[in-house]
Amino acid sequence: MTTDDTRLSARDRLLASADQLFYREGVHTVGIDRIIEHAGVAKATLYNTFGSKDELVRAYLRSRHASTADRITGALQRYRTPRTRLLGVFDALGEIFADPDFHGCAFVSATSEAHGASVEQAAAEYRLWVRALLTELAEQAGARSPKTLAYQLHLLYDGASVSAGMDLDGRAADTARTAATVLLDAALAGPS
Amino acid sequence: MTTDDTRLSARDRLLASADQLFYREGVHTVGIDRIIEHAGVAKATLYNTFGSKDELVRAYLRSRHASTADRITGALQRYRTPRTRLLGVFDALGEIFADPDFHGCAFVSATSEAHGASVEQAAAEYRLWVRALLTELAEQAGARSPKTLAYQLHLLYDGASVSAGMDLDGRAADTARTAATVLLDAALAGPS
DNA sequence: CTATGATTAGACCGGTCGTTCTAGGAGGAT
DNA sequence: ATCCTCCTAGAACGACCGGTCTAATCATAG
Repeated sequence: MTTDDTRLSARDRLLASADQLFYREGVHTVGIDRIIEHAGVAKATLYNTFGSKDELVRAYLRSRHASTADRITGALQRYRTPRTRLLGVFDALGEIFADPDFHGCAFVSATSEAHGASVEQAAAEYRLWVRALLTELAEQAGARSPKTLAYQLHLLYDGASVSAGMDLDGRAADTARTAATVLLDAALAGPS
Repeated sequence: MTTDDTRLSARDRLLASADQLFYREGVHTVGIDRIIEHAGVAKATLYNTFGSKDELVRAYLRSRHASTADRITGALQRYRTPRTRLLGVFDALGEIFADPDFHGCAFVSATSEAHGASVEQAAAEYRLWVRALLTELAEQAGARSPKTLAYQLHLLYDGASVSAGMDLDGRAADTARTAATVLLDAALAGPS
């Protein structure tokens, strides 16, 4: 089960192990020794590469941000209209939630566990990316107030992530998509 | 700053200290020593009273559940109509978020930090309570599908909690309430 | 061949963790 | 006054933490 793939550099193996273990068990619970054992790498190499555990956590969160963004933007390319692209965000969420290893947003978890500036900054950057994506899609879909709709959809986005991680109910993304449709339609209609 | 109030029993002082420290800094970060120092109580007393840290965490989460439920149901009594009561949940959330010490849902945080059956059970009970409350209010408000609306509002409830804890934006509860109004109205109208 | 720099395994450090244990003090009931 | 119960302070335990250090190994460039 270790990440012994020698084709990958030590840095990549460490990052892959950190990604798996930190997300699965938490950045606070998983110690340095677990990671180097899983990566098949010496402890000195970790410290030569990343300098500290905190920096490894930063790198882990940056990697999560990048892979999540890729996954979502990649999924959105299947859709041709602004409306389906906006709602497609929640279809992409559904695919992410379907992963049996999914158990909540990595940034929410990391913020709960580790109270440090680096984690908070990485989480803020991720959340700004989500908000910017939703705002852009809301604009293209013709929402009267794109920022307001984006904020509302961001609530559904986070809520679905929490529910998918904590409840024994696989319908979180579907329910969020249904609600998002209602909110979008309301944001398109003229002011009451 | 310690909870030396001798009018309270040792158990209550421990619980009050656990409530403050666990929520403020996390159940994993705060150690036994910090709690007994804050409560002004001997270590043996803690173990005679609760048996283990895990049991203290359970008691802390049960206490959180009870106080949050009291706070919300108490606030709801101000409202006279089913509609305002349902939307009043988000007004109550706004009051909770306004507490400068608020930084996210205690059950989400605890689940992220400690992976144990006791924490998961306490979180599940809390989430079932929220869902039941929203379902009941949705029924009374006349929603066509109370369970569906309750699920949607639960997403907003969790999303608002995440946003209020992580974003530098005090409008989470207001935005959730606005979205909830749209979803409620859509759930009242006849099928399109 | 040799020298350099990266990587290895693993001992080691000081500190913290949850938990147990010892030893004794305070106060009420008999 | 004696007992019993609850409480106190704090030492001690074994385990684990992040981080440093030593020393040996290996690949490659000169």
